[in-house]
Amino acid sequence: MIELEQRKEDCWIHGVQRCDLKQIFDCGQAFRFVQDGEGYTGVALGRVLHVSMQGTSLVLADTTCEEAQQKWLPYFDVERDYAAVQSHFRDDPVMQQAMDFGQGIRLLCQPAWEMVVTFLFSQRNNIPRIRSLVEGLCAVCGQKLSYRGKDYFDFPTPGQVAQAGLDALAPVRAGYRAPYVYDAACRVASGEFSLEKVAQLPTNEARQKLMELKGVGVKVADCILLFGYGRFDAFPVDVWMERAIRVLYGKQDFHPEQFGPYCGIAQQYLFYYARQNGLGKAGT
DNA sequence: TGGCAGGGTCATA
DNA sequence: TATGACCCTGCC
Repeated sequence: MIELEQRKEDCWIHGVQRCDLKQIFDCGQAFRFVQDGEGYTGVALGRVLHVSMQGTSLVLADTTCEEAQQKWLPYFDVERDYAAVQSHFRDDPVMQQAMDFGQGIRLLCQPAWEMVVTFLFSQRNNIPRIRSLVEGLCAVCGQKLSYRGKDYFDFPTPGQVAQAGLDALAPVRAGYRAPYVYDAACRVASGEFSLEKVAQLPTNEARQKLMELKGVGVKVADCILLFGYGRFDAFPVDVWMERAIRVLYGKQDFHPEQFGPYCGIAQQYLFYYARQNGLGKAGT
């Protein structure tokens, strides 16, 4: 049972099972949180947030319970019973192992626009560079935020990116991805492309719609659907997943549908397990 | 110092 | 359906 308690400036969310912040922020779904003392600090939903776990309590620093209720319960997917989700995959021995390894993974509910940009940046890049591109973009056109004496930058709106102009993105060093991001920003800002309407579509149609954006292919679209729209039936397959599937299942008889409506969450367990254990790299 | 791969996608054939 | 090119960085 989830309970919220205000302790001085902080909101304590009690009774959060299967919640490991390291796993959550290292499993490749979010790129703006960094370890900071006992917890993590990052920019999300328009503010700087310090978050930590105390036992089974999720502690949000400098946050009212009202704000937590409104914004952060959905963001951390707090009210979903992950034990119940995991029980869907129990009969698969490979998944069993991957789930044991990444018990504390939860899928964050992040803004669709932020996911569009983040996963456009992700193509042919490693995680440190994805982080640096996201931070670079925020520094160029995001609003400055201050917290505990340090400066941070909010994730820019489509309008802010569009207004900044393509040339202004040069310092981000995003290479051929910069025009993709700029084009998406212009189309969303002008209303020509509606990210809200995508939310109304069934997953297959939503995927096709997202792929109308330049630079968005199947993999990036699936990441946007999974992380930005909470479509747990989206199953992004990148080179790591290909390797993991090859090593763990043998390529032939693998179908994401076998995991049912939560296959996207299954994908996160497999992905994290494969990455952390270097599965599929030469010699493994 | 040069070569290559890194959470893909697009344009060609 | 299959290749190469694309921007940029960090590693060997």
